[in-house]
Amino acid sequence: MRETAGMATDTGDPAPSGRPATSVDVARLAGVSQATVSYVLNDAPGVTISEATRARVRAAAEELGYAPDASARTLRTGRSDIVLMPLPATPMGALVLSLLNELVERLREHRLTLALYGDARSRGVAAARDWMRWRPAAVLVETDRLTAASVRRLHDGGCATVIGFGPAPSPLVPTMVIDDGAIGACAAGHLLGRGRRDLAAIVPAEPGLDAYGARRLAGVTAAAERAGAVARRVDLPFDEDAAAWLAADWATGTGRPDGVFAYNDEYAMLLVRALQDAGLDVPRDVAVVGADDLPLGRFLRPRLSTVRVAGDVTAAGLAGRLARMVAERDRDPAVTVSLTRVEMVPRESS
Amino acid sequence: MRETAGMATDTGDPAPSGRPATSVDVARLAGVSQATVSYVLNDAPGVTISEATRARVRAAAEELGYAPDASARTLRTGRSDIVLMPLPATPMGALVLSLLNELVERLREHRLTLALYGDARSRGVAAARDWMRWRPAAVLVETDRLTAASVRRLHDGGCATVIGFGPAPSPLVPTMVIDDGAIGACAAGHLLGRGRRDLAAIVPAEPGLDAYGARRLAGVTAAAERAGAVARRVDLPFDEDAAAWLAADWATGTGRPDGVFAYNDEYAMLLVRALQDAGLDVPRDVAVVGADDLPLGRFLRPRLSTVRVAGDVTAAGLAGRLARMVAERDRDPAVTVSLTRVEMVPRESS
DNA sequence: TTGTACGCGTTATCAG
DNA sequence: CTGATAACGCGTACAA
Repeated sequence: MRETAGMATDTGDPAPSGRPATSVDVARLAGVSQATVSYVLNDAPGVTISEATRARVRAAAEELGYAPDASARTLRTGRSDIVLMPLPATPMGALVLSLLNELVERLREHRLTLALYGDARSRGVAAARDWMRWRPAAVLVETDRLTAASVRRLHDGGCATVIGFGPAPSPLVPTMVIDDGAIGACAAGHLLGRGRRDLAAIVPAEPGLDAYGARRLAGVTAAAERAGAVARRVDLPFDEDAAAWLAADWATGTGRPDGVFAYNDEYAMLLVRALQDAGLDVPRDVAVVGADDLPLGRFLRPRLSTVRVAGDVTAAGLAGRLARMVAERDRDPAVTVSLTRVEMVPRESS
Repeated sequence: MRETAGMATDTGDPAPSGRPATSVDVARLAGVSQATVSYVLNDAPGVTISEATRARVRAAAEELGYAPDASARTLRTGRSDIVLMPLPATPMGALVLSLLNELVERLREHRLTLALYGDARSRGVAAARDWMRWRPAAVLVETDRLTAASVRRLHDGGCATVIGFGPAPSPLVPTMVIDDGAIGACAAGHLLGRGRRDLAAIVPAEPGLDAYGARRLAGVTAAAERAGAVARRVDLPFDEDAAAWLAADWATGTGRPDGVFAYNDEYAMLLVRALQDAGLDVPRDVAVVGADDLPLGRFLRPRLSTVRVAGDVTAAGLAGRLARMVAERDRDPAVTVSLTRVEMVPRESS
């Protein structure tokens, strides 16, 4: 039945006008000037217009299916309602991507449009001037792609808000901090609490991911040291052979850690499988903790312990915050939003 | 070390000018008229300009860090370089999301920008006029949100290309077909080939997903009928208790199918775990096939058989196709791009 | 209370 | 080959 919808009559306006209606068209139909149309539809402050006229204008706009041209408005006001998000250098992970779906919808409620910009490598002033071409209301970008000069340029150009995200607060702009160290520390704390003293942290051997892995490792190391335990770094590509090789090595028993933080749930699953194939018991011989709380981790044997991240950073909250910063022209670099509220989800694997 | 980058000197232009440079600024600096600037930078056909002048203009543009204002250009030309993608009603799945990362980057190579639009529910003419506010070069949207009137409106408004995606080709616009039936048929063919005669297909009980599930089921049913076998529908929410209940029922033995297509890998993992907990052996008692070829499926016991989908639809190919359609103003509704080249990946679970 | 006029930065036309 | 000049659609002082 939905199949025929394309052919069904449409409840929209009956005027199959050539090109989109302009405010002049509306004015003509309502019998007023174009300025009046603008005043009415924007609820302009400082002007008083009779209720009768307002009604006529609104009716005309409705009848013509008038929608103001975004570029004309932007050109005039010097500011669009676009939130520009230059793509991160490392492909967005499951966390960000899952947020994206709802974030876009919530931004819409604040009349903001998310534009994804595909220049994953450009940085600094050259990047900034490219971003400014759409006069975005806000730019949402990794902090390490910003320089003092580029931020100045964005602000001068009229971009109200620049928000960075990255592993640490930026001195330049408000930052959303993604604290990988805290994730590692959380996992390590759990393992140490269960009596494990000889820890290892997997660092993905994939380029791009290794930086995140290193920061998570640092969190593990710090926590271990505080507890008088040790932690070592283990580089591992996402590859069954490599995992098997590692597991075989550990199975010989001499240098085997008793607790592993596996970077994330996917690496954890790879590792657990390899360890079991090598004859080791999880968690008895080696306890394993992942991160990200993928739904799938619950179905493994043993069920996967994991670090859940970003529990309370809802898309709605993020969008609201962004909208408020845009409205208030907030650009205080001291503002920090922590994206990472970490929480241990203990299950059977540790 | 990257931490201090924000403070480092920037290799960009040395002019911290107030607001972004305009083509008039460039003209002044180069000692030519503004029109000449436009000609040079756009490589205008039909005009001949001395190489010396061209060089002066380019140098001036570079020096000022000039980047043409997107809204002014759009206002003037009536067409932006935006590819507008109104968010699908069902949150984008892993397949689409993973494509997004690279698609954006590839679109960029064709000077196209992807804008995500958060109006997951709006349809028809009202939606179309909203989309037209940015005068997009292309609109990429589910076919069932288009009507004949809305497509006309988009075309009239100057939007070169409207591309739909959905389960079946649209009579209105070029369509990217996502053929869920083929996925189900592929899985069923595999199961039947291994001698299973009593099939079941899981249909997710989640709203939104159930429609996809129903189409995959249809593929299973059709394949089963062709082979003289039977297939039944099993509705299942993504929930361990529900899965346990189902598994317990099947463990009693009377009404148990011998082959199951589990909708996708996630449902398959949920199901396999539940079946095993109920004392059934996979694949001996029940063979299970998933879909999507998640990397994680390889690590299960038994390793998960799955239907791999969209093998050859690369982001690069998609972006290129889109760019070409935009350039050629291609709007032939007969064009169909099949997003689903399905392929069985047999492993241990079937 | 409403209408007139100007300019935002671009592209494109047309005389010089 | 180049320099004025006119739109594009909208917002907003200012005049009526």
